[in-house]
Parts: sequence; structure tokens; C-alpha cells
Amino acid sequence: MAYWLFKSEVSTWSWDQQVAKGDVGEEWDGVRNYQARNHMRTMKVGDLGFFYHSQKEKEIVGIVEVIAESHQDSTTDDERWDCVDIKAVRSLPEPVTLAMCKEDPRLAEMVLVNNTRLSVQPVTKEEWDIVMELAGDS
DNA sequence: GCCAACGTTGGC
DNA sequence: GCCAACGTTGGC
Repeated sequence: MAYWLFKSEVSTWSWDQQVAKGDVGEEWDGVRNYQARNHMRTMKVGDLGFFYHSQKEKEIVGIVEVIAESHQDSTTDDERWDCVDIKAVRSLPEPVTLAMCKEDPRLAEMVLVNNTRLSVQPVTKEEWDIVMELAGDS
């Protein structure tokens, strides 16, 4: 079981919209970056991920679960692009901001901190646990 | 709004 | 196949 982080702008696709979809979930479509796509191709049903709001908020707000493995992105006919489906699991008790991640020396290697432009990225078990701790979730 | 980082495109 | 030009993302 692996851990991931999904980035989205609030104006494009927000956590509230994801939550509103409930257990039906939603395609994580629109990704046009090979690295991000490759991460999605390795995802398995049941993997968990953080939901991060980029740009204005810059904070991890919730937890999602992969509910369908990678398939054709329905927003394009281009066969190069596929994506997984995810559903909201729950909100974090307290959002974890990018600043908090940067301040914690244990998260110095986190992709979120180092590669700001990657929209779908892996998170290690250790990083996951630390973020959960920062979120006030035990 | 600016700019750095990075990915993609296209000319050679 | 290299590399310059360009476009996009996202933090500040």
C-alpha cells in the first residue's frame, strides 16, 4: 500500500467538490505531465493520498483513496493520457500548510517541498505519518 | 504580478 | 540528438 499527494487549484477542482462526490469519487483528469501520469499508473485501489490546494491556500486539506486504477482520461482522446479515480475519505482535523512542511526538518526530502511543480507525487510512509501528526490526527 | 523551475516543442 | 525558445505552474 502506497501513499500519494494530489495537487489542485481551488478554482479548478476543490476539496469541497471532491467531498460532494462522496463514495462515487471522481476522475483525476487533466494531468498532462508524464511524471505525474506515471505515478498514477503505479497506483493501486486502496492506496491513500493527500489532497493539496495549490496557489492561494498552499495546504493539505484532506485524505483521498484510489478507487479505480489508471484508465483513459475522458477529457481527451489522446491515448498518452490516463488517470485514476479517487474519492474523499475525510478532512484533516487541521490543514497542514506548505510552510509547516518546510519548517519541519523531518520533511526536508518531501517532494512537495522540493519539486513544487509536480502535480501528482509519491509520499513516503514516514512523511505520511509526520503530516498526520502535524494535522493533529492520531 | 513577478520570476524561477521545469517541461515541451521545433529548428538545425 | 542537441539545444534554444517558449509556455506553464506555483511559490513568493
